[in-house]
Amino acid sequence: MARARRPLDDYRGKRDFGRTPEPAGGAGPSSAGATRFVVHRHEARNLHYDLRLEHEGALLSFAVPKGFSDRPADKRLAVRTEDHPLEYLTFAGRIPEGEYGAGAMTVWDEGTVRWLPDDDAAAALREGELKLLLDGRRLRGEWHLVRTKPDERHWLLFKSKDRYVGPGRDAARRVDLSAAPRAPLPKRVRRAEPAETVAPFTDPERLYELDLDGRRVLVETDLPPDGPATRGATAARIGGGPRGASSREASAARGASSREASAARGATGVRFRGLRGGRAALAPVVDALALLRARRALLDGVLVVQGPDDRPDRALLDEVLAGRASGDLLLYLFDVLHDDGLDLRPLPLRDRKAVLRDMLPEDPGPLLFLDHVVGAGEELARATAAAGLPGLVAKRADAPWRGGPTDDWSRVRVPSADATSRGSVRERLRLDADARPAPRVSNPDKLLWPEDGVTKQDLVDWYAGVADVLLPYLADRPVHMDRRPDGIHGKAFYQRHVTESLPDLLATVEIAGRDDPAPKPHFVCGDVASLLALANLASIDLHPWHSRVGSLESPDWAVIDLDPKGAPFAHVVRLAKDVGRLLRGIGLRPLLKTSGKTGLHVYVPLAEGYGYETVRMFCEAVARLVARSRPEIATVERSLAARGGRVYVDFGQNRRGATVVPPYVPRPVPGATVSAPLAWDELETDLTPADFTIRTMPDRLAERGDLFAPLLTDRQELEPALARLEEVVRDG
DNA sequence: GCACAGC
DNA sequence: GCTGTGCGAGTAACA
DNA sequence: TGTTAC
Ligand SMILES: [Mn+2]
Ligand SMILES: [Mn+2]
Repeated sequence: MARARRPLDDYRGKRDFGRTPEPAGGAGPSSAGATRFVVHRHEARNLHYDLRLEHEGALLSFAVPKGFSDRPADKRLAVRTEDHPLEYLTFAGRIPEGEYGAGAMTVWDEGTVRWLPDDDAAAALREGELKLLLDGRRLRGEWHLVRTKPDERHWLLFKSKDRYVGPGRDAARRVDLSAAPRAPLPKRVRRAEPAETVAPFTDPERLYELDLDGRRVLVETDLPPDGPATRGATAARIGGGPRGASSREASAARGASSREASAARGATGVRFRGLRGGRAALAPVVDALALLRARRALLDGVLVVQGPDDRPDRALLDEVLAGRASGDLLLYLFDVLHDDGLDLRPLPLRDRKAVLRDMLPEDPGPLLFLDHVVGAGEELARATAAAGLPGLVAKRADAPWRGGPTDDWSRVRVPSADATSRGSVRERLRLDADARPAPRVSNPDKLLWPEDGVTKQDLVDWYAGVADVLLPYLADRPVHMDRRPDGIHGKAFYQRHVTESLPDLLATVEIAGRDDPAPKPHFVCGDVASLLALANLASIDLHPWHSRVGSLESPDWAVIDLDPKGAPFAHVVRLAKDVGRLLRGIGLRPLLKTSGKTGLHVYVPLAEGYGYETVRMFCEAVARLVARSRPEIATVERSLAARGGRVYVDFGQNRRGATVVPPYVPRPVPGATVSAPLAWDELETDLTPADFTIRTMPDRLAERGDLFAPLLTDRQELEPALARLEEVVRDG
């Protein structure tokens, strides 16, 4: 997009400023000081991130659909979009439906940018290669944008190799640092201490850490922007070796200001506040710290040496630091107070620890993240005692950092164990904090039942909860979907065939139609994962066949559907009683459930081998018999007009490829009602199908169990019933 | 939900 | 990018 | 053959 003569014409042309809260842009604030950038998180039809760079009085904008990756190997598409006015630097708000870019726009990152190498943006744009040095709350270090040949608007965005490279592929997972004030790294802080020592206790608001026996240290770093050229630079230098040539070149390539800063840094850029000496022993720790994913950091931790029994040994530590003994130092880190110009002390501890975890290099060497257990204090205390470790520190997860003795921390004494129990320090530090393999739900907050506040996530949760009881009724059956991507009031579409774009974890079976002999793939839902995948497709209910793969021509049950379509439910109840009485009268044991909407379904589980035609004829006889005996409230007429307010006794679904919803599926009607199996003695006129909903069914299921279970076990012969049915027909 | 064409 | 659009079933009874 | 209902 070549810049127009009036650069914001494009921007203004797309927007109606009477409707959108976005700034029209006028006399933009003149650029003073550092060049700014902003990244908006834009929940438009498709979530994406908009990178906007201040340039010649406007914001040069790129949309990045897949967000930012810390790995240089991940190239992300960035599409050049129209320039935005400078006022957009601080814009956040909701663009109304119908406007350009409708959806929530939030500031995801902001900070300053320098265009490398010479801060010459115009030249870089001409060449189609931008190198940006970002100093934001989330995006740091050098990023690279390269224009693609095939499409001038398309660029590739990727991380340049520097200390900020990391394993993260997903921008969305980064910790939100918007609450951290910008401030210089504090010169002096009092170290935080537990105010009291207490017995083990359990508190879900606490993070429990091991209280390690070592030397508490506060680590301050002032590192160069690039990582060191090689690992082990400090160890080599202390050993008398020269500085690597490549490292010198990298240093020379940096700007003058960087060289000046480097003069002010200590030799290594790492200071251990309040720790004298031990330089040689600390060299591997310093080398590891040189790889931190931050230049300026203030970290809290404890230096430890493992004794012969693997437990921290304070006496040995002192000897090692004094150079009188050899041993490998470990630095356990448990807090971060400052991160590249951001004062993290106001943030909750759990966020600070997340930042710290993210800050450690991929190859941390002797640096360890002191992990925690959430809530389970007494349990961890027992494990700690068993490992022969001295105790725990319980810290309030929500507390900001406070120096000196603080009530936010409590030291927890654990009873000392006998010396025979042992355990390695590393082994005992198991992380449990956030391991949850949850399948991704797209649009989890989409209201599927808007009146009931039931979301797509709720639907998926419902299916996860009933999977055990529902899956047997789906096993091996082709299943159709009635998809409602826009909720129960939105446009629906029915889907029988697997198309290219659907999740490939779904099992399929090729089935030919009656006239169309070309087999088409149908869904088969055999496990929780595929059940949840169907729910994620906004398939509110499911529509399995009555027959299974391998015997597709042979239904496993007969079904009669009582459909009121406006008729009183009391009539449905009376007819269901009739159907039940008739079926029992000819020796069958029928099952009953609500349809989940306004009707009732009566099932008879069948022995193997009956064809659809036989079953349909049987149901037709039953339906006609019942309808004839109550002509004022029942009909077998298919035509809506001919029904005249009577209940439709539908036997026509006993057909290959036809479906009736199984028990335990929710229906796309207000109330989020569920198809609910009933005991026959529940069939009274005060029965209210609307009582069985996504919210009430779990309790009912727990109390009554699966009332439909006989469907799969109580399989019945039709011949005797057919014989007796003929008698009934003859005798009236 | 997604792919496509068009801007 | 962003928007708009189209696409996603099959059968059988009956007029 | 198109329409209607599931
Ligand atoms: Mn956008
Ligand atoms: Mn029905």
